[in-house]
Amino acid sequence: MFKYSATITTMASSHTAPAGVRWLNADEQSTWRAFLAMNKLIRETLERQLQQDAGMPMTYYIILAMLSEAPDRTLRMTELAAMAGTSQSQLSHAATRLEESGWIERRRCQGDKRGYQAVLTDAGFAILRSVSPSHVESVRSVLFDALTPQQVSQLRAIAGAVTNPEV
Amino acid sequence: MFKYSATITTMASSHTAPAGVRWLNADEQSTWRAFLAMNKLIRETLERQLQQDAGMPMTYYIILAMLSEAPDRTLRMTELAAMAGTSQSQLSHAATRLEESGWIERRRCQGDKRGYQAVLTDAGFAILRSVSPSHVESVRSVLFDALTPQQVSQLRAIAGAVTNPEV
DNA sequence: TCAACTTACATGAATGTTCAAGTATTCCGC
DNA sequence: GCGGAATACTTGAACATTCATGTAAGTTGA
Repeated sequence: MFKYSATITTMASSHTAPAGVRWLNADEQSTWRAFLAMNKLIRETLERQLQQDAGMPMTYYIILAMLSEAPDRTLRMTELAAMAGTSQSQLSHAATRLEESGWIERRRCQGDKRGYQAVLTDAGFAILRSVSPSHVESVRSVLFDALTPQQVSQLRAIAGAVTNPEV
Repeated sequence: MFKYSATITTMASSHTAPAGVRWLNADEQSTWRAFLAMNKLIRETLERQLQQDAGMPMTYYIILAMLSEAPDRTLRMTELAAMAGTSQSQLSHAATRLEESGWIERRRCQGDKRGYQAVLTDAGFAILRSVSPSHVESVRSVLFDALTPQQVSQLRAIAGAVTNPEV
């Protein structure tokens, strides 16, 4: 079982702990530990499944998926990076790999010769199509199957609050 | 804003979608997207903070933290790996680095000459002590500050359900 | 219209993680 | 007490990510 030490977020022994820090209380502490364990489990599950079934990391899968939805399965690199939530550099490296695998192509932009358009190839779409069922199944079994409908909406609210804090 | 394509988990266009797959419905879909975005935000925030303040990734920080709690700040590699939630291989590589940095030492086990004990050095404890306040502050600001007390306990329950499914 | 700035990407080095072997020990059954 | 399996770790190659930097093309203002 994954355990995330008190030292990190509570620094329990008072004589060794820096003062004036808002350490986590017991509830927050156990929540934090559980949260980390959950993330670790989910990430590893999906990452492994995709690696097995498609030989690519989740990041690359998301990149392909984004392209698959775009008009003409085409996006400019910068837009693609924004949608997939990657840095430009990361996307650039990924695109090199994905191009080697024959799943995307890069074409120079017409109007703007600095830019490139990434296009999902048929092979790229095919791999996506073949892998997505097991991917969804993994997402289901590792996350949704464990939750009640209530918890699903709670989780959505929580995630929304974190990514879009009120203050 | 991070968007996680419908293609991956719903394969919306029915004429291109493999049949017989339990795709995610709209609620699950948006929950999943929000969940990924939340994780990404939290992980990147903490990873960056630790890298800045201590020059180490979160994994290494957790390893040190585990050691800091152990009796004599000492653990066998296998135990340490289990506690930190890393593979043996990962821990071995990490230990090499951490030893280079002077934050841990490795000693042969007495009874069992196959094994090694990892010991947190004073320097290791010092770095932990100096970094933990800002780490906790990051955890607070990126997660707990955004949540109500109710949501905190909901999150704990959700994480518990995922890591310890009933079925 | 030309120099300075910015934008769009690419590239390379450094680092972390995973996977597959490899090397000592120790354990176990006969 | 000996041969085979299991255990405890290490190591190296392959690959992904990040950070800093480089290059080419657009944009802007005097």
